[in-house]
Amino acid sequence: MKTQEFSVGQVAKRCGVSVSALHFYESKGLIACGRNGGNQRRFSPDVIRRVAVIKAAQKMGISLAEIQQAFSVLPKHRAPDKKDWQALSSGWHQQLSERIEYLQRLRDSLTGCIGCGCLSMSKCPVYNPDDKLAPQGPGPVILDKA
Amino acid sequence: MKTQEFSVGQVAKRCGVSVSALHFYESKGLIACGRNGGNQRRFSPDVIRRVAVIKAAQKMGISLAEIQQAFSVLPKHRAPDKKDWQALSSGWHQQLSERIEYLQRLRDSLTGCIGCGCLSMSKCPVYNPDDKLAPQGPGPVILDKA
DNA sequence: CCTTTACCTCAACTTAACTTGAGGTTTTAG
DNA sequence: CTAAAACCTCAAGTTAAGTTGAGGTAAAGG
Repeated sequence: MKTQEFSVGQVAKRCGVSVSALHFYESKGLIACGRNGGNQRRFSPDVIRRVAVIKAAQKMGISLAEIQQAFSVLPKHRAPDKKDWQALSSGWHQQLSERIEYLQRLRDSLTGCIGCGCLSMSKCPVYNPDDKLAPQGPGPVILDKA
Repeated sequence: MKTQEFSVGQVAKRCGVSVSALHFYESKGLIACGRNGGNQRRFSPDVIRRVAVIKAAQKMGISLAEIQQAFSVLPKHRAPDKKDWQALSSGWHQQLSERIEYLQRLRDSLTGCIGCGCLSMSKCPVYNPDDKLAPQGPGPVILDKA
């Protein structure tokens, strides 16, 4: 194997994801790779970072579809550099801040609202958070569940 | 229809959920109701609050299974009162606070980490948040770059 | 050389939280 | 009284993000 090429198993191990997940990401166009003579996947090192970013984004509650969207602005024919990744992450930073603020509002109204009588009233932020940051009901707030 | 009984359609409208969702919640044991002479569901008013709590909890990222768990401590044969709901919500308040803190840590490391070279390092909180609040399975055994 | 891993593809299964549809009944409004 | 609207049950479909398994090939090690 050439010096800087990884098999799917190696990438899986280094990234802490399963081989099948990598297959899946590839099928979704989130990662790419070449093949060796025996038709086995060979990944360049920057796939490691890509997978890391995928995982980080997922922890923020970002879906694979959105991640794919975001990745689409990365350079297609050279390895992304710091600037590329930073541009990407700054958008998510914003999103994440909004989500945090939304959850804070929710939390701050929680005890009062569930405990009080206002829950069925249209003014209550717990009951009725028609939140611009959370159009159609807040995006799925994905808790990292065991 | 008796003074304080609601049809499924009325509950749906008041709570902003679909009729099918209410059927679904009933099937999961999250809400209960009686039937009228024609076998149609009749809900007592406190189901409104229950549904409101379900929706609020979902916005916090709590699953229906967990909500059901939490509901199981509510009094079975009287309408829950403020104390009951408050006890319930205080546990969630705690959970939500932890979730918020986790996301804050994630956010605060985000720009630096995705943009910098540390992403594949085992110290990076974005890449490797072995966070008890984010129990993503057993530690991914991340090897630092060879 | 031979055997054990690792890898390949493709299809089907999984869970959560619902939605949609079919086929039939009950209520309500005019 | 009748027609529309609301309701009923039960089965099957939907989406996300993978996992699992079958049947077969490639690579690695002793």
